[in-house]
Amino acid sequence: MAKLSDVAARAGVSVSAVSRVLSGDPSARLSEATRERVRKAAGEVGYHPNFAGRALKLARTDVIALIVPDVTNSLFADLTRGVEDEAVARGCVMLLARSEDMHPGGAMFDRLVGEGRVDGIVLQPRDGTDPEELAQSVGGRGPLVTIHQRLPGASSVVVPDALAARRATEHLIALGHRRIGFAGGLAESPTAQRRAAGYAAALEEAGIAPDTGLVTWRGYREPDGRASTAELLALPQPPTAVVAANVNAAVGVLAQARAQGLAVPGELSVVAVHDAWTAAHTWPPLTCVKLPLYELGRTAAAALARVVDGGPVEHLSVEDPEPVLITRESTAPPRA
Amino acid sequence: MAKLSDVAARAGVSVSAVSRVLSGDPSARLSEATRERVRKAAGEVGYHPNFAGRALKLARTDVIALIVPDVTNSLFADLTRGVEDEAVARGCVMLLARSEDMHPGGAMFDRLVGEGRVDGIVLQPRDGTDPEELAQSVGGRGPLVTIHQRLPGASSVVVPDALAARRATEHLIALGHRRIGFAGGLAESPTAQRRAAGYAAALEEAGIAPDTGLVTWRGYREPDGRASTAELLALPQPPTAVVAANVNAAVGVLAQARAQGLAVPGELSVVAVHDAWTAAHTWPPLTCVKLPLYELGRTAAAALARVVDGGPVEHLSVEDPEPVLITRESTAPPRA
DNA sequence: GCCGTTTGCGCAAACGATTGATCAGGCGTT
DNA sequence: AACGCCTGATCAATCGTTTGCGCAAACGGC
Repeated sequence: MAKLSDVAARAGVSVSAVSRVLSGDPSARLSEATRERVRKAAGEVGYHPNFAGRALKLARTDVIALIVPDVTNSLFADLTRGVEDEAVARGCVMLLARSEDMHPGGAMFDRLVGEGRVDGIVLQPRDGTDPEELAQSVGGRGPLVTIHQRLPGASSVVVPDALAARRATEHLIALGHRRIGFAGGLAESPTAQRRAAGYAAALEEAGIAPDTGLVTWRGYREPDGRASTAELLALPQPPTAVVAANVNAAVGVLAQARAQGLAVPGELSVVAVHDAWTAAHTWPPLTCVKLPLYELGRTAAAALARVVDGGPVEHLSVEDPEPVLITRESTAPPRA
Repeated sequence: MAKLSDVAARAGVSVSAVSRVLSGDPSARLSEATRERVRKAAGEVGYHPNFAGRALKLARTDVIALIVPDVTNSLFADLTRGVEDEAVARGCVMLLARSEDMHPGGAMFDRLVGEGRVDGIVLQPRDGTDPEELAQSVGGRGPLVTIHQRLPGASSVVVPDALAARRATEHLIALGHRRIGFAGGLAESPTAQRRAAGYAAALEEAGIAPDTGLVTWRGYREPDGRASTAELLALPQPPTAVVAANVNAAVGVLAQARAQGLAVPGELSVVAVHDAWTAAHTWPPLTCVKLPLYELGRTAAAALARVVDGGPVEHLSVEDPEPVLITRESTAPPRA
């Protein structure tokens, strides 16, 4: 409510003096006595800079938007926290939005960056969206950083998906498994491709011949994990272990195994790439490879800040910390 | 990018004419020919009203904030969708924030309503926060609607918690259970109190004597459910069924039962108040009483809009649709 | 005592949209 | 021909901040 002029009147100085003091303008020549009076007056009237006035003048809002496929999916919890923490550290506010609402021709982008509500966007595209079409709708409409996936003309940040899947697979191999299935995301999904590559690399390194029948591409949701598992278990020689490309899919894997009367981990071991708090509450609790998603969020927000400030397009990979195996109870040596 | 003056220049009219045409001002006297020219020009240059300019002049942003304890908890999924849908329907944008960040003396409120970033706030207080302290920090700082809980001076919206708990308890009674435990939220939590009251009412109506030993007040999180269950199962006469005051707590109930080797629903039935997609993926899938949380969100957003427009403080309860029992696999008749 | 420099501060013009007040013609009436 | 009135459109002030520039007063050097 209180504005600059209120503070100015109370301190007996001009509006511009107040502005300079409060924004800490170093080039301002004002006596320490005046500065003190201004600060005191500002405190007394409870001054808060008006967002609209400031945004109008500066042509920037210090708001960034994070758009994820599903705000309320626990998979995005760490990412969200990372983006928000980085935003706050930079004096920004984070606006969270669902990419669900993004479809009709980029109306959401118009509304956010087109109207100048936000300085830029961190976007995790929904799995299976066509990059071409997305690039079309997003256009060069404003500063953009994508997550997990590149888009022409925008910065991007990824995590070491291949390495994570590799660690997961290695864990199973170390336990003695030789027939290992892969419950992957959609075949078009870049993350799913990378994770599949890591899975394949681990097998190859262990001298295990690849078997395309053991690799499925159903998707990242719970029913997709179920379908993958049904497919794998119907094989003449079903796997003794499964690498699930994501926690939600892994929950589906567990459900399907249970439905078919298979004991986990006794008759089927399950390990998931990704980690989320839900993984500790499944039955049995899921062994996971934790990806640095919090750091992904921070990195993405930082990258966006640089783009907003006119920096060049960058493509980053978060290598630190490395994906780490979190052993719970869903993996065990295969039955003799 | 394009502004009013660009459109005006292209259409050969004044800025004010453009503003009036585009905002559909009925009191404007402009020929249809001019209107058409303006609309055409606006389309050609891709005009979008600048958010800051508009907000500055109108002293409103058409942004509302939804503050929940944990953005990424699936419990809040329906609520979030409800608030957002209502906001969008009213031409607003929703800003999602964590109430986690709310603590230090209301800095978050200052940042949101104090700086005029949002027109108002829909707030679900974190469980266990002191209403007095919260009221203090929120003050009359701006339009506010609270969820599940009243705060002096603010509108509020609730759901029929008592009725939901009652339906859950009745379900167990109908199955033949007589010793029914209650795994509640914190004793200070208004929702927990209402749900406990509904539980008690159902017992009384069935002529079952209340037993305070069967009622626990640990909290709404997963470990709280575990603790409640451990407490209940340690009783000389443990219950054959449990009403969990919330899905997360119910997950803990399931975990503890499993840990103690109790079959669900064979030896212990579990029903939860609340519903979320996670409830369908537990083992066994949870029988729940679904509360109208989506409608709660819509109602809250609508109430906030009225407060923003200068309406009076209201206290609403969402009675439609009624809480409904969703039968899954965690409940069964007690063993003889 | 004069001049150049520094210090301390205020003036006023933006930023983009909205809106009450105003103005120029055209037309009908007296 | 003088007058008022309606139509169609513009003028100009306003919202609250920021910032380049200007203007005094004080100060130091000669």
